[in-house]
Amino acid sequence: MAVKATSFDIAQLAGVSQPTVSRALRGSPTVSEQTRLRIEAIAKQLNYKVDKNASNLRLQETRTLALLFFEEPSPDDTGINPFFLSMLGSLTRTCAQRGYDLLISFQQLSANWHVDYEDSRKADGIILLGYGDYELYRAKLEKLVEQGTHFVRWGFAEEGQPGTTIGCDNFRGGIDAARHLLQHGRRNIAFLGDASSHYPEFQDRYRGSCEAQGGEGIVANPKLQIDALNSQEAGYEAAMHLMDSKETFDAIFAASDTIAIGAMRALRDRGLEIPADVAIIGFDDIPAASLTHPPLTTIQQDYRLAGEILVDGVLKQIRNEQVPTAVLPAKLIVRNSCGSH
Amino acid sequence: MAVKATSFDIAQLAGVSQPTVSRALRGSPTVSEQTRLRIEAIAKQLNYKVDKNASNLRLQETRTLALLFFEEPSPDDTGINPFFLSMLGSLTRTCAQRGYDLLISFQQLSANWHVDYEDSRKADGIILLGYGDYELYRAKLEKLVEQGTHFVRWGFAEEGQPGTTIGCDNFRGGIDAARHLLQHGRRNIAFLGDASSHYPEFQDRYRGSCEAQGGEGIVANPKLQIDALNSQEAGYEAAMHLMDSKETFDAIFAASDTIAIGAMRALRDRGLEIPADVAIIGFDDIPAASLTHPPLTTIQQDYRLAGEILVDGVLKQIRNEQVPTAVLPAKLIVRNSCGSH
DNA sequence: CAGAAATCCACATACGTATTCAAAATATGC
DNA sequence: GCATATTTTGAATACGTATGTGGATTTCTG
Repeated sequence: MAVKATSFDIAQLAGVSQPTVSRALRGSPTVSEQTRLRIEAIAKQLNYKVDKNASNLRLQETRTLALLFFEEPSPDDTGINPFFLSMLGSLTRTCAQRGYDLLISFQQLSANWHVDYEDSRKADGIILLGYGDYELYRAKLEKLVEQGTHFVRWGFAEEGQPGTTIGCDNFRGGIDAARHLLQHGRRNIAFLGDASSHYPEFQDRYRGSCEAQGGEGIVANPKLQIDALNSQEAGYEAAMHLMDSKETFDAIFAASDTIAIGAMRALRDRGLEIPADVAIIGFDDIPAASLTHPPLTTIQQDYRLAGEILVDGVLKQIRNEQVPTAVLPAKLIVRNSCGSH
Repeated sequence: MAVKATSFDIAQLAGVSQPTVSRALRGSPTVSEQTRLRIEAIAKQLNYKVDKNASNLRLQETRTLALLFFEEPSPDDTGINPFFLSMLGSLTRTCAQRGYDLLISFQQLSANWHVDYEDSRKADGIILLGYGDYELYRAKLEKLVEQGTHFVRWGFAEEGQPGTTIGCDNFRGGIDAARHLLQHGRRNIAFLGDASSHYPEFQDRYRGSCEAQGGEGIVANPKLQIDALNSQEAGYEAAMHLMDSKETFDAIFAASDTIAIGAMRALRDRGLEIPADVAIIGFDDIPAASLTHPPLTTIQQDYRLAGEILVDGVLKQIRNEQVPTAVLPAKLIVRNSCGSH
């Protein structure tokens, strides 16, 4: 392997100085067309690439963003939240379009990620993605703000939060989900998902559901709310728990598609028909939602738009522009798990 | 935001020179315990992090790997191959364990990715992931080898290929798939997937299938092989094409789960029962495979092991160790799409 | 054709770290 | 108490790039 060529090597071959090479390759107008072409030719021939480390050091920027995934609880391999995985494509593409590289990392929420990355100049900014105990988040977000780190978080967005958070309209999504069930004549809607303040997204979806039911004069039965974290197993367990409780229910609003999928399995295991006996609606519209049997009606989050807004949000912060907390619309996707459309 | 602290700042506060700070923080034994502790305390207090750019420049390494995804044909957002997405978790975790960062990027196979990343010192090595036209690959792989780039590719592994390729045993997987269908009494096995040399993985799976059939004295009907790229739509089209052809078939071996899912939809649209009328088996064992109706029997690739081997393979290359072409075992996962067990 | 303006380029330097080498400080042995 | 061995630190420097500044050459202008 030939040793890596530097701008000095090119300079020597071109009979100019190193700074001229640097300027020529960056397209500075102070270099004559003629020498520029000569330098470019040599650079190409030597397969020269600007050394990013040297360049970054000089320019004091990395043109790299860091994407931090959180998966808790499930530090093992059991799988990544499919919704975030969908977002990944959009994030990488947007980064590429903006001329940024993307560093990716899986983190435990409890770890020390908040002091790394930007401080060590691995990245100019950070995107945080993941559900998780909000109490664990808050302190670290405050620390990030205090350090002046550029970051944007995907999740529950509320005023007065440390830093910028971008999320979807969980409350309205919850309303839409419950309304859809109500329109199909369901009156006893169970909610599978943690509705504590530790999981504000889920809580918001639940609140939306209650609100919609209130609009019809229905008071949501609190016993129909069963805690569940975001996994198929949790969904399965929660549905089993629900069926064991002997409470009356004719519909399930699952806080996520993943939970819904687990719950559907539980219903089937107990011989309940979907949607005849129990209608079910999810949240996220992960790819698997269209494959379930019956296909899962759900609330879609626009992961494509989300990815763009997250990336552009961080880039704005890097340029010291204000980035307001944003709420993206959620959209009902009707399939067959609540009855024919 | 306080300006970033450097090793000089620490040196000044500690009353020592900058090199001493550097040595202390790297744990050099030539620094006395006492001064090391003092320096560490100050570093912590200033929230000091080593500047990776400066450090990398000095050390001439990045401790970063680049992961390049290829999705062709589908440069749009339609979705990332779920199997590779599964591998992503394993790759990032392994990288983290080995103390490396992971840079991720989606690429068009046709683009100029092969001259970037390592040359520009963004990464010490590259992992290539993705199906695609092998002819397009080959030239670029040769270029990479010529440049001395450290890289490992996931895909079809054969002797004499440029660079190191790690893949699963597609041929044996094909045999196992076909044998399973044969054991269920199927005698007319269609294959959905491109069997040209441009898609060697698929070709290998097809060859395995033919081999297994040959073992039973069956000559595979070439008209039952329908080209399909790796998408649900392609699977749907291919299955439609197959049914239109009026050839007799009682089983489908889909070159990937994604194709299988598309094909199942086509079969259902034409009123065919799975597995009663047509048995179907896929390849990959993507998460969605267990959700189809009926659940899809398939050949599992061990993405977890694959991720580890890929990362360790590149790291070995970086240490100038030989990395042999490796073939990972494939494993039959029996669900219900080929009949009971 | 002289002087000014414009063009093009080289010199010097900074980014922050890690290492080589030599020097200073301390400990050891007789 | 002095010479020697040992430990600990500092001065100098290199990694490769990008840019401010000023000098040289060319071109323009009257």
